[in-house]
Amino acid sequence: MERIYTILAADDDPQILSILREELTGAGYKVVTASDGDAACALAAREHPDLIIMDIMMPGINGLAATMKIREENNVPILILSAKAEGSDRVLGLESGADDYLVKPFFRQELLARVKALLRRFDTLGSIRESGTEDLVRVGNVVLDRAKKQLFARGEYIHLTATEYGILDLLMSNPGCVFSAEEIYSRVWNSESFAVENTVMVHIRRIREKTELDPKHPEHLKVVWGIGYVFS
Amino acid sequence: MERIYTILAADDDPQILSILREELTGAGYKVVTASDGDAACALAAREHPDLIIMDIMMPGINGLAATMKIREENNVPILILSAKAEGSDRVLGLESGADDYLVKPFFRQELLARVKALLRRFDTLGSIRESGTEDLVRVGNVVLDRAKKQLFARGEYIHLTATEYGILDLLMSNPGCVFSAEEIYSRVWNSESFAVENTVMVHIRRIREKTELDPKHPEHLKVVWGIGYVFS
DNA sequence: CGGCAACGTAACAAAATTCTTACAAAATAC
DNA sequence: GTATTTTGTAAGAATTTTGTTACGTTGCCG
Repeated sequence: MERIYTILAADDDPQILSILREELTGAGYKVVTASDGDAACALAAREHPDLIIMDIMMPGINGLAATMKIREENNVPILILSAKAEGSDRVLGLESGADDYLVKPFFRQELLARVKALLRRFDTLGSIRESGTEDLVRVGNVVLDRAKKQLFARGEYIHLTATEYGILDLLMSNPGCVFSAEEIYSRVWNSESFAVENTVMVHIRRIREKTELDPKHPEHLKVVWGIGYVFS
Repeated sequence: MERIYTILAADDDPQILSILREELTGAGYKVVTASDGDAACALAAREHPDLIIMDIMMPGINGLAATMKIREENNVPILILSAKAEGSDRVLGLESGADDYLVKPFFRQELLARVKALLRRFDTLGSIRESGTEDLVRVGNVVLDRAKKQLFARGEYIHLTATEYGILDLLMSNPGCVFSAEEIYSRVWNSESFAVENTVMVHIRRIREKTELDPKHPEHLKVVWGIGYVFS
């Protein structure tokens, strides 16, 4: 028989907390709960849970700060809950170091599936984080979701096309590394080609337009004169 | 010897209530009854029944609201009773979080079979709610009945063909996951094939026509450009 | 300060992908 | 065996994405 995992759920809304408790205990996990960030930190230190589910909007030390604090001293996987603001796809908190996220209101099956996936990954890996394995690639306040092929910058969802995603995946997977236009082309398009630098350039521009606050003076996706592009 | 299960039956019709009591006690269960939603909630909190059978059309707090309220604080399985309106196959309440349903008038055998199945699955010992095992797959206001291969959207019964059911089962069992047309084809048809994207597409469209309020701007069954389709 | 080369921008055309519709083939029911 | 339902195919429309061209801007070097 497998061992029983302990999950720490932190949310200031007792209703959400009870839903979480119900679903997770129903699925066979042991659940401990906290209703604010401080309590979550204290419980995390004491109970050594196998997984933490945390709302990012909580009174006192909010979930974002709590996530970062826990992360400093513990390698436990953290799943973030965030409310979907009216109309906009605003998702905060991915930059705090979470391993996965769920937008409220969420569905039972999705919650359980993510919990299961996180536990499996961190269990088999012996809680060692391997780069390249993770779903979320984080560089600064830009987060790439490999599973859904989605991007978040400054907490907001940003739509990417397939090519744009490919380029960003390459650059963000190797932050600080410079790639020439030719190299980007050959690795994203999987084919050699002549005189296509401009094609890559246009895509770089489009990515900057979407991810950078001021595309003219990019903060992350920079050019290295005569060499190529870096993401940092 | 197995322990004796307690079942809470709630219905405003005393005749139905007496039938339920008779059948269930006859089958060896302990039965407590309530004749409205409030009483059902109170009894559920006090008696901690192993199963709740609830009519969704009741005076006062109706069964739908009662179901949701009970669900918030208790993981007990809930079986919903609903009257089949004249002519239409309107079945409300599946979206409230029920685990199974029965349309009145029902047969004794069907009632007992469902009660037995639910109790077995939810028995605190081995039965843990595992996704993939359940009869009802619920994503938003869309509910798929795996046992009967039927679909309900916004409380209404919707007829699905076999292929449509197969595709929806795949997508709804993995909400939030993107499946390419090829993958959908290979997993639903169980065979590889070339140039059949269009076939999948046509089925997707037909499903959307049936499940979505506005098929042109789908709410659940969305496309991810260049990648595939998701249900969320 | 020019000149030159590398990079950035905008608009537009081309291509790829998805959607829609209609109809024929196949399966199923009567 | 016929009628009905379901499934698959094809063609074109609509949409999104991608590539190209032309021109503007920036930084480097004398």
